[in-house]
Amino acid sequence: MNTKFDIKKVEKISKALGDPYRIRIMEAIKQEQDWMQCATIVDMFNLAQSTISHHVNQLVDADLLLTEKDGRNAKYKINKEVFNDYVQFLNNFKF
Amino acid sequence: MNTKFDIKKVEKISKALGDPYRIRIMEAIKQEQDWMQCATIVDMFNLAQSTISHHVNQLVDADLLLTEKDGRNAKYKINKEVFNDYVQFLNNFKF
DNA sequence: TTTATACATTTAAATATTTCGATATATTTA
DNA sequence: TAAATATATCGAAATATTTAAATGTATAAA
Repeated sequence: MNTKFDIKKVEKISKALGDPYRIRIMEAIKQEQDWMQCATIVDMFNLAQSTISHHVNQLVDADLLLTEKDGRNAKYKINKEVFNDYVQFLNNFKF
Repeated sequence: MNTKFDIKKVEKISKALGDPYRIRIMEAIKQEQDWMQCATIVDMFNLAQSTISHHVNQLVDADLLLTEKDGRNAKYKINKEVFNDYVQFLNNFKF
């Protein structure tokens, strides 16, 4: 893939994964076969809607989540390609 | 490889990798065949020795680095097992 | 075409992280 | 034993992140 995968990108992705709520959001979306609705995520946690919005935005900004608008609803799914690139970067440390 | 790999562990590792200096420290140590001396890392960056110590400690705390004392010197190397576990966790997002 | 719904954005407070200088500790060397 | 060296820890300032209330915006329903 053509993601420019430099230190900044690694930093951004790592930071995005460096919060327990955001990890749990990712895991919840992972369970879904396809897209997960924003409202479902909001219902899932005892956090203000604005806080969830903020967390989800960080995941989208780091390209860990893909998003689409569906009328007035927003939906999210895992961006598998970016995970692939990130894992590839980390694999270098294993050898 | 019996690391208890829960959300807290993922959070800690991700946070540790969420800083450009720490990523560069990891990459520098990766280059070494074996251990890297603490002093080498300190010389490598334009940061106070105490700041480097702090960063390296976060990497050690997250188990990303293994450390040993060698007289009055400290040395570090990559903990490949933990990378393996972390990558394994992340791989779940790819499928 | 008003009203309700779903999300995003702004603002501000609380909390956490980064950074460095000063100091402490532990080890080696003179 | 004293001085020098290597690293760690402490305390404080600067900066960044987290969180939520309030508000804004776009869409759907009545």
